[in-house]
Amino acid sequence: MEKQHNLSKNQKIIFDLIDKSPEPLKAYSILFNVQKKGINAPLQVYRALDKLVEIGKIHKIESRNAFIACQNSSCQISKATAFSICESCEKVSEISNTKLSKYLSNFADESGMKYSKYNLEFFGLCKKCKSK
Amino acid sequence: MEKQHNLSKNQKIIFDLIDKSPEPLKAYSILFNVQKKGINAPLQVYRALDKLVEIGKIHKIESRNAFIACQNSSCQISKATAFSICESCEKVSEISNTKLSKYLSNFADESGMKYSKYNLEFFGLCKKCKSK
DNA sequence: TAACACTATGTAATAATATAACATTTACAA
DNA sequence: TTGTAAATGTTATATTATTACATAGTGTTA
Ligand SMILES: [Zn+2]
Ligand SMILES: [Zn+2]
Ligand SMILES: [Zn+2]
Ligand SMILES: [Zn+2]
Repeated sequence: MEKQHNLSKNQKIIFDLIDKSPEPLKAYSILFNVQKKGINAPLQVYRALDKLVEIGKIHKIESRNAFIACQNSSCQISKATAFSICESCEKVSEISNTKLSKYLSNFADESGMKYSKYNLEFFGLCKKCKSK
Repeated sequence: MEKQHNLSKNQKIIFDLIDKSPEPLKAYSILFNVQKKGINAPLQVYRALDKLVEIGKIHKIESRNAFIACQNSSCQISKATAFSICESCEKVSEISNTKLSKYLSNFADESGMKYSKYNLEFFGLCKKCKSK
C-alpha cells in the first residue's frame, strides 16, 4: 500500500502546475506562474519542491535544473529514476523499464558501497528531431 | 588512437587544480584558488570548465554542481559516465565497470529515441561511513 | 607576407538558481 | 490543552552561470 500524502496548499498549487506542464519547469518559472495564487517568494517554491521530490510526486532533472511530475503513479521508485532527454527539443520523459531498474537497483561493485538510490539521464535525439 | 588536446594556459591551470583535488571542486572554489595565477573572473573559469568537459578531461557531477578529473585515462567514455556519491561524507568516485557501461550504452527502449550519451549517479554510504 | 578563420582571453555587468535567518501559523496527536 | 512537527510568510543574501563586448594568439592558406 502506498503511503498517502495530503499535500498542503502551496504544495498542491505547485504540484498541479508541474503536473499539467508538458515540459519540465524551472523554479523561477514556477514562481512567476503562481504569484497570482499568493506565492511570492523563491523559498516558498523551493520548500514545496523539496517536499514533492521527497515524497516522489515530482523529480528533479539535474542536468536541467528543472522539475517534472512523476509518470509512474507517484513513483514507488523515486529513489531509482531514469529519464530520456532530447538535446534538440529538450523533451524529457521518465523511463519506466523494469529490466533497467532491476539492473541498476541491484548494481554493486567492488567499492564496498551500498547504493540506495540512483539517477540516470540519457541524452540523444527524439524520433521527431532525428527525422529533421 | 586518442586525440591529443593541447590545453591552453587557463585550461591547464584549472585542470591541474581539479586533478590534484581529492574531491570534486565547485566553480567558485576553483576561481578563488586560481586568482593568484591571474584568473580573475567567473567566466574564465567556466570557459575552461566547458572545454575540459567537452574533451573529457573532467566531468561535472550534476547533483553537486562540481567537477572531478576523469579517472579513466582521459575518458574515452565522456559520453558514458557513472559516479558513486556518498551522501554522508560526499566522497565521489568515477565508476569504471565494463558491464555497466556496455549495458547502458546499448540500452534502447520503445520510445524510438537514439541515445548517444548518459550520466548516472549512484547514491549511498561509503564503506567508511557505513561502519560509523 | 597578408588575409582569414578559429580559439582563447580579459573585463564588467547581470541573470538564474538556491539558501539562511527569523517570526508566525496550522495540523494534529498525546 | 499542551506539545510538537510541518508548513507558511518575509527579507536578505549566497551561489551558480551567462551575456555582451573588446582584444589577442594560433595556425592555415592565398
Ligand atoms: Zn517517477
Ligand atoms: Zn527532440
Ligand atoms: Zn571519465
Ligand atoms: Zn562516506
